[in-house]
Amino acid sequence: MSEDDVLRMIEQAVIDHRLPPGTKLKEVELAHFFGVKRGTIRKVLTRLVYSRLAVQQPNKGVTVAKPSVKEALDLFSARRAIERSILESLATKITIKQIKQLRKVLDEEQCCYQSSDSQRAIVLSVKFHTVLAFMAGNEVMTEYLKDIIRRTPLVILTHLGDMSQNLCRNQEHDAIVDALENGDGEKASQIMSQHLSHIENCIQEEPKSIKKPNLAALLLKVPQ
Amino acid sequence: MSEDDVLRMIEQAVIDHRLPPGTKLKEVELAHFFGVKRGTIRKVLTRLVYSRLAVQQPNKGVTVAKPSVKEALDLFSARRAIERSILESLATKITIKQIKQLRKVLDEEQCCYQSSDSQRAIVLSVKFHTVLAFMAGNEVMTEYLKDIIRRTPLVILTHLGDMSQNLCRNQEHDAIVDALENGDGEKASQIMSQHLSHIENCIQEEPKSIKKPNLAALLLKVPQ
DNA sequence: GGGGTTAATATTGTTAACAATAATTTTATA
DNA sequence: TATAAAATTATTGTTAACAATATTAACCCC
Repeated sequence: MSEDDVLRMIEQAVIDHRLPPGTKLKEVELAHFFGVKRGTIRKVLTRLVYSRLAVQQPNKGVTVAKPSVKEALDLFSARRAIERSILESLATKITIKQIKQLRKVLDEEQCCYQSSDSQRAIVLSVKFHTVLAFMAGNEVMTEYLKDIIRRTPLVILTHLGDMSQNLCRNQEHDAIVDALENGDGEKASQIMSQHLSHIENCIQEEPKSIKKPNLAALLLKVPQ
Repeated sequence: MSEDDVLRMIEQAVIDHRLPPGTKLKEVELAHFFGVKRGTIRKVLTRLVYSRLAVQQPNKGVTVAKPSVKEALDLFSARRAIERSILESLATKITIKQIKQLRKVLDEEQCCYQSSDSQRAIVLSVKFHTVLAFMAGNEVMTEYLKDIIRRTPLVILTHLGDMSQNLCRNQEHDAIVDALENGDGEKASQIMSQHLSHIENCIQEEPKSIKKPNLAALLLKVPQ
């Protein structure tokens, strides 16, 4: 199992809250679990810390991050700024072919909702946003957006009860594509903004209670 | 000499083009130079790669990044999006005290220009932008802006001849503060946008010629 | 001398042992 | 029994030796 594989697995476990905020990530334990050397785990942990999914305290190891409410709000605000810019840029140059591509993603997403495959619906919902960024063509902003999206589930789950509220509303995605088709970047970004607000407004002050950390939970691929 | 010290020194050397793009950063050489273990250098290099100031090729080591023209343009575009959001947010809540703080920074900057201390003028110019971000209070965006600012000198110097063109124009900084004082975030961000354009428009297609890399150049603290 | 092969060197990557620190348990004593 | 000191264990941090790979130099043959 490669370093990247291990990173992805731990990352996903953090994102899914199978490894709740505050959980200590012990090097030898993880190394045994994944069947890799401790050095590999160390590199992975460094990367996790860099992406703010984990926090490091000198001589005390790294733990899963416990993002504050403020961080959650800052993240949404930054995301709004970036997606606005992406949409305004994209509206001036989007092609018919690209519009069709976007609609295809949305159709798939819609199918997942109807067949109650919410796991995959989330993936496709994220895909919609990243495809928009990719089409806009700004790699710096795309990286920032990916970074934000990576951090969002953790902040959401820390201050929200239920992941289901986190689902993007399909009809808003549709409306964004419509606005883009009309070359109206302003309107698209306005819809995006309220789209994000729907999630943001649900953020509550007090963090959820933390379950007992359990490394073996990593084995469970499905959140619950 | 600590890991952070080493990072800062190499970072500054990269930013100043004393270590030109493409320069190979050899681990043992650097370790000897700074009088630290190779492990320390390795960590530093990892961090440099994270921040995109350097590039890593498996089994071939890390070299100073050679940013493309596109990356330069993307960086400016992202910066515009972030600073716009910062200014719009700040305009609604900036206090008189903060206005005064900003004016103080600008006065100092002005002094440096008049006494031809361009080294320090650049520092203060950067400070103006980061103070704005800090005042706006969004830590995520502040981090992104710092990241962009860190990368900008490298992309600029790679595609521009002279650092002197990179200096922010003081009167534009003044105008931004004026707009903020009037609560006009829209205008402030508009000035900021053209402010950034002055630099951006100077970016040229062909990269500058690369001088022969010279590690001892690290010793020189003054760029030239 | 040029092209290509092999050997020598230099450089990066990995590992396991050791050191340093923190967390836990045990023990001693009031 | 409660508290604090001491000893034990667990965990992170560092290092130097080794392995793997890439780069350079030497060599040979045509």
